[in-house]
This record gives sequence, structure tokens and C-alpha cells, in this order.
Amino acid sequence: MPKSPAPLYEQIRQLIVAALAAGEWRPGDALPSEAALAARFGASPGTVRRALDELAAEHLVDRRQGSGTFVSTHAAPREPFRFLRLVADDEARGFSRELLGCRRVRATAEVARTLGLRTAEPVIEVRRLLHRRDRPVVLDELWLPERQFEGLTTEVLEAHAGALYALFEARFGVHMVRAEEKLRAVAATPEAARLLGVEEGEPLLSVERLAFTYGDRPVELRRGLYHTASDHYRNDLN
Amino acid sequence: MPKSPAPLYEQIRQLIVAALAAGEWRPGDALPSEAALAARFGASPGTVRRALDELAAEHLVDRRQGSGTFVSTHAAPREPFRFLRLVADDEARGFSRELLGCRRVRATAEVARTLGLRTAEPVIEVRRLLHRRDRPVVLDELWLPERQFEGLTTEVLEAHAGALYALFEARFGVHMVRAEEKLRAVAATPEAARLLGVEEGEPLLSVERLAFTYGDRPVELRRGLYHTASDHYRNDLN
DNA sequence: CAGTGGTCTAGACCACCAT
DNA sequence: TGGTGGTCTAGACCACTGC
Repeated sequence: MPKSPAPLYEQIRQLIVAALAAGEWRPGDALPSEAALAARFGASPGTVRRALDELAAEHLVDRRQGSGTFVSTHAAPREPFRFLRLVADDEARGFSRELLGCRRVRATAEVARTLGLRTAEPVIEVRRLLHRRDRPVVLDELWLPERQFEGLTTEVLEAHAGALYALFEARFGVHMVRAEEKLRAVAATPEAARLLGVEEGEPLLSVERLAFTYGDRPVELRRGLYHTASDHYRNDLN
Repeated sequence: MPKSPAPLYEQIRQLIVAALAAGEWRPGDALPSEAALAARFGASPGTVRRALDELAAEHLVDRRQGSGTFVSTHAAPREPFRFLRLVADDEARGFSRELLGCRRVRATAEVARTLGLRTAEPVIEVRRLLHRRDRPVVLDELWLPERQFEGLTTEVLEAHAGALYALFEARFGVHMVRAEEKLRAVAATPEAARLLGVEEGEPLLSVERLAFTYGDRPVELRRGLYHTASDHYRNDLN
């Protein structure tokens, strides 16, 4: 408990996040203007501006001079793979996707704990490959609470052309805000080796990702195996 | 070339960075107050404040209410390993260091190109191990332009207790501002296996880091091999 | 207590976008 | 041309630090 109340711009920021979580404005929508929000929250325009600037820094909203402030969306043409840090050594871009499977399973103890579910609660498991220049480079396996992703099937996935996170927004109203990743080097299992076209035991980069929606609620656990022969995981430190 | 000149707060930000690069204020020093800087640059306090806020967001300065704005330093007690993202699975903290060697060599073509030097220009090569609970977890190899690090020897390294980057600040006036890392999974070479106490061919996380000082000038190339059995590389995405 | 950064307000003017 | 966000200013008041 803080001694003094949070500053007004922070309170306003939280109110806007709550409105986003409640779906008052959907990804891609315009928010009300600064002046309108100032009137709504009874604050001066400068204070609302500060709240919006913080939200823009967290990539929750997207500010465009002359046109307005918009809810961020993974469907934006600029960043179809905003959270994927794997880049080709020669800077080549883009992947093609191959769906391996989608089924309803019971959460293992670890998946349940990580996603904040009860053990054995139903989850949807998706497996897929990403190819670069027709060579497999990523084997992804991901788990989603069925409660929030009811109706996600192989057919739905096959029918959707854009990024996975864009599908989650459009069809299930779940927008991914941020993620935490844990990286390790591991040896390829026989199955991973077969799917990625490498030798068994060959080093692969293991990437475990926990993705969060508004309000820091975890909604996706993902395990990726990256073949880093002519690609690498890029990270900027500051 | 931008059509319109950069905004005033950005010009002021760049002037402050230039002053930092010139050593007008050293790491740990206090900058002049907002009001004093406003007078110096002929701008209003609000504009100077914005420039300082941006510098704080980049971790170039550290703002402390009631006492002032200070030049960031790697000697700060809070973050002795600010750029090291390797954390123990059980959240244990801290490493002990073991120096393996420090010698003057000629830059390979790749090292020279990356650091912006001429081929075969002299560089200082340092090799060391980091241990967690008396077990080796990181094998580091790094190269520094001799021009900027003249006098860096085994003795100097042995005599210094704090972080490497703190030594670079205190002794050579080089402050590391940001870095870019490229990660891959690789197989342990015989030498790496021996030093890290693992089997030859075992998967290791390879981390290649290029570190920059003020003005985006590259000054250190580092290759790390991380043993990720009970540690992992942590990354936050947003 | 003096000096510092942190918050909040109010308003002027500009640059950009859509129509 | 009207509405949007972006810049810049000016000043009041508060919270915190260190002497």
C-alpha cells in the first residue's frame, strides 16, 4: 500500500487499461480525443496526455498525429511477428506456417500452474512449424485456456491468414500485451530433429514464453525450439 | 535529412549526450539542476525536463527526487551486472569471477569490422569464467580496442573488485550505454567443455554482444557461452 | 530550511490528416 | 477547413533530500 495515492495521470492510465480490458474500445479502434478524455476524467489535457504517452510507450495504444490515438493491434501490417525475435543472419524477413495439430487436452500440472488454472482443466494445444525459405526453423507448441478460446479448432486455424495473435484478437477478444521469455540451449529430441530436419542431439534454442493480456493476466504458454544455424535470436539491452 | 528541424527538447537531449561523451560530467556526478540547464540552453524548464526524462528512459541519467539528476554508472550498487540476463532457475543471485587471461593481440578481420577498426589493429583480449555456487556457468571472451583501453592488464583486472564495466568507467572513461546481442544454440567445443565442466558436444547458449558508448560508438565485442542447465536467459517482450 | 525533482494546470501555436 | 496530436511556455504547488 503506497503512503500517498498514485498520481492522477497514473490513475487515469489504469482507468483506460480497465476500459480496454472491458472491451470498451477494440484493437484498431480510435480512442476519444485528449480533450474528450480530459472532460471524462475531470483532469487537464496535459495530465491525460501523460497517461496516453505512457500507454504508447507500453505499446498499448498507437498515437498518430493528425488522426488520433488507436488501440494497438497485432493485425497491424507493420508487425505481424511483434514478439518473435528470431531473425535471419542475412536479415531476410518473413516465415511461412505449417499447422501440425490442434487438440483439446487436460492441462498438465506445470501448464495449469503457469497459466493460473486448476490442474487438469481443459486447454487447447496447438503445434506448428515456421519455415524460412522452405526450411523449418521453428517448432512451436502452445497452450491456451479453453475457457477463453472455446471454438479454436484446426479448421479455424487453417482458415486464418494473418498472425496468430491477430486471430486471438479478432475471434476471441484476447489482445496480447507483453510476454516473458526464458531461453536455454537444449539437444534435439528424436521428434524435434525429424520435424526440423536436423540430427538428433543437435543444439536447439529453447524459448519458453508466457504471454499476458490487459491487467497482467497470463493467457498463453508457448514452447518454441529454434534452429539457429542461419538465424539468431536478437535482443537489445539498455 | 528531416524536413523540419528536430524539436527543441531533442536538440537539448543531443547536446547533453555530447557533453556526457566529452566527459563534462563523469558517471556518478550530478548534472546541473533543471533550472540551470534551462538557463544554459535558453529554453523553458518544461522543455529541459522532457529532454532529461528521455535520457532517464534510456538509462543515461538517474533522477532522484529531492537530490538531483546524476550520470548513470555501472558502479551503482543496484546493478553490478546490468547487461547480464542469465538468472538462476531458483532466482539465486550473484556470480564469482575467475580471470583466465588478458593479452594484446591483433584484431581478426571480423573483430576489426565489428568494432570499426582497421584489420590487424591491436586489441586487448580478455577471457574469464563466471561461477554460480562454485560451478562455472559462463565462459566469456571479449575484445577491446587498445587505443581506448591502453594499460588494461591482468594485474589491473585482478586488482579490481567490482563489475568490469565499472572498471572501464573509472579507469578508461568509457561508459557502456547499450548493447545488441545475438543468441544461438551451439555444441560445446573440447575447450569450452573442459572449462565449463560439461561433456563435449553438449548444447550451450552462445551470446554475442556488441556494446556501445555515448553516441552509438561500438567499443566492446564479447562472446559468451552460457551453460543453461540450472540457469536461463531471461527476456521481457513488449 | 533551502534546493531539488514530481505533479498538475492553462493556454498558445504548430504540423499533420482527413474531407 | 476543422479536428487531431506535438511542441513549448509559464507558473503554482507538492514531496523528498540533505544539511
